[in-house]
Amino acid sequence: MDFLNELNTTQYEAVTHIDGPSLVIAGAGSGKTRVLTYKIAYLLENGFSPVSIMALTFTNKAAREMKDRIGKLVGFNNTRYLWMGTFHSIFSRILRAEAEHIGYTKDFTIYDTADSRSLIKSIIKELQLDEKVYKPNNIQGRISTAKNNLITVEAYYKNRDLQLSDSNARVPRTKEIYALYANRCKQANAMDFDDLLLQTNLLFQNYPEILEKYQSFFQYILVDEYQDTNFSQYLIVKKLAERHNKICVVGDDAQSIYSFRGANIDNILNFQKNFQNTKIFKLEQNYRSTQTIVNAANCLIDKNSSQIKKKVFSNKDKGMPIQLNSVTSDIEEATYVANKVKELMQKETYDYSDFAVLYRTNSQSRVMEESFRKKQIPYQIYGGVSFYQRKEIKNVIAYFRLITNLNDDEALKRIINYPIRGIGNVTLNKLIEASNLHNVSIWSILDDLLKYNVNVNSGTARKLANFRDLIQGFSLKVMEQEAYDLATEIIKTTGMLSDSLTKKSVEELSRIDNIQELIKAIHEYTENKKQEEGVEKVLLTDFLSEISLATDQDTDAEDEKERVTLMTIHAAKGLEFKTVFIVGLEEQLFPSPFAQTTRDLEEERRLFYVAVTRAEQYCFLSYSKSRFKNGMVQFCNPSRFLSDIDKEYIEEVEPQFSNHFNSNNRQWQNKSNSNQNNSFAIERNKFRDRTVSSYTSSPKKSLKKINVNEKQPIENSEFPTGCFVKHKVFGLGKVLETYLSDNNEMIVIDFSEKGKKSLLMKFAKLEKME
DNA sequence: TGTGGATGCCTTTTT
DNA sequence: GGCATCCACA
Repeated sequence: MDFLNELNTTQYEAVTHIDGPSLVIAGAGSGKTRVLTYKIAYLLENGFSPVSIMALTFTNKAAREMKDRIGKLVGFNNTRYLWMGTFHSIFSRILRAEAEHIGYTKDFTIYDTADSRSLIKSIIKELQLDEKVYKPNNIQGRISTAKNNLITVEAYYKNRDLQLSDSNARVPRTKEIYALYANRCKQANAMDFDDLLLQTNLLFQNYPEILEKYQSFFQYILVDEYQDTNFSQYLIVKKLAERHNKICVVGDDAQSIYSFRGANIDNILNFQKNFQNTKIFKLEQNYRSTQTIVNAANCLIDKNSSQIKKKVFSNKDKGMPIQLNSVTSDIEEATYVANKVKELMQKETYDYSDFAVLYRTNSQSRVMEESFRKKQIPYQIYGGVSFYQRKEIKNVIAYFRLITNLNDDEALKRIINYPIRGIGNVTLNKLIEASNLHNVSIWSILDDLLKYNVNVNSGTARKLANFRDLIQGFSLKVMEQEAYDLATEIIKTTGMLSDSLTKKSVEELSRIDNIQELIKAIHEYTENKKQEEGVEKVLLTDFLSEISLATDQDTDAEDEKERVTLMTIHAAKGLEFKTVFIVGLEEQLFPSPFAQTTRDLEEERRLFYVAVTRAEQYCFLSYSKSRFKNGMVQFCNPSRFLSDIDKEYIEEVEPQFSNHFNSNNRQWQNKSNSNQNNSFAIERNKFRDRTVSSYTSSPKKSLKKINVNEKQPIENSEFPTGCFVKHKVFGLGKVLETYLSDNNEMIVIDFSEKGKKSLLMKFAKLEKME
């Protein structure tokens, strides 16, 4: 076990303590993942069989990376059968195996946040409540919080505090919505994300013999990022570990920043109380940052009252002081960041990928983007809509879901009129009403309109029957046919691709690409599974259960190109960069105006702590005196957090800009941007709703790739470059380019009034001006 | 049944 | 400022 030599004393002790419960407090940059992976390797070498080890993470990516690292230590044959994955994926596996006990079938659907919101919305409508009072998002949050605290519908009805809180919030009928919601999910054979944990708890609660089975099965349990667990997760872990009492949790209370999703910092603060004979290990040596950065972060976090005290230290150089810049506007802030990047690129042997700009809210990325573009600095923005959240992808997947589980109402609602087949809202509402009335799924109604007395005209009845037959046809094949073949057939038969083809924009073209990427993903998944698990046939249901818990967090990071990273602080957790800019350190922004209570404010402070500790060598802070927010210029004060850091670590920098930006100036500035930089407008739109957008649009392996490179110029075009044309809507314009893309003739025109547009030639209806 | 203009709202988002 | 949502209309 040579690998143990690579650990420092505390790390070593934490790794080799495998008897009772242990809590590893891992300060930022202290080698947390190393401890976890080495510990699992150590367990394997000490006779624990892979199947008896359960290791829980929060992201698929974390699980995969860890598995990979362990494989490198002890061989990949050993890691294959580890129970390593996210809470949700591991327990959905168990729930599928035990589905019959809780009134589900093993093919249950997983509703994502959008599905469950849509269901809640229709229930609010059904109960004839005002959506402005019963805001779906808010109700969804209340239900989710209840579930995460293991409050079932019955418990909710009995809980006075909750009902009082609902009354105070003027939503007293939340419990009814919850009740209906739970019924409908069950009826649809569907679970939302919270259910995966809640149902696991109920399963263990109601079936002691099943709990015992898993208790004896899992001999060692490990949990990563323990500070982010919620009550439901804590209870599952607690129950499972009861028998062997061998559990190791790793986390950092100072980096607990997900309470808005139910994470409860008390889990880590009280671990010692909750698990008898816990041994605590504190990893306090930071291997990432300079002393200045570590010390500054320390005095920041010291201002929080709920925390586990620790003394994080660094043996690196003292390093540069943290620079604090005050600027007059957000535009100036963005300019300063871009200039600084340029400057450091010259001074140091840095790559663009050594820089990160971190902000509190996604909307702050805009000005940064513009300034980076102007200065020709390659950048990459993380955030936005992920691949599997995109409309066209969700629609295709809805077909898969529906044919696997005909009772999946949310999937049915999504595709009953996609592609358009003349079944509109009126008809759909009739179906929904009938399904509510008879307490059966929408599919059941659709399947027997007469029985349920649904009143539609004969034309509509015909359309509905066609849809039913289409779906039924697929559904008969779903357990027989290969995933790839069936998926291809579905896309072809339904005409989803050709639907997109008739529209014109570049965005539509990217939809086609995305669907093709999905098909490719199914293919790859199939091949992998066949190779690795030796199965003969891979079904759509297999693919479905794989991706319903997938986010494309996974596919992002592979792309560590030469670019500056722009992301929210939340997204930056776990990452590190040589130089970090933390921008927008202003009241009403950071801390967020939504943070009211002390508890909230402490979490915002931890968020700042996370941001600062991402930096290895340089950390730049900035705040602006004015900022464009919610459509207007607002004046701001420096963040209270700035005074939490001792002056000795901070160097305040005089403003470097002599010209003052006022709101008039800004308007001029914006206008000139939009004209001069119009060449980027199209590029930008294309990438707008992608998870990663970038200036250098080089191809990516990931699913999110949009085909921009296969352009062939057209010779002898009817509208040669440089000629002037007239468009019905956009007016007069000058042709910049004509090219072939996927056999579509495209034309790029600069319309002086409406900017630059890419159009499909066959729809553009252009008039040539002489 | 599909659309366009008015309206109202904004955080963070591992599953 | 910009996006989703909704109602009024074609």
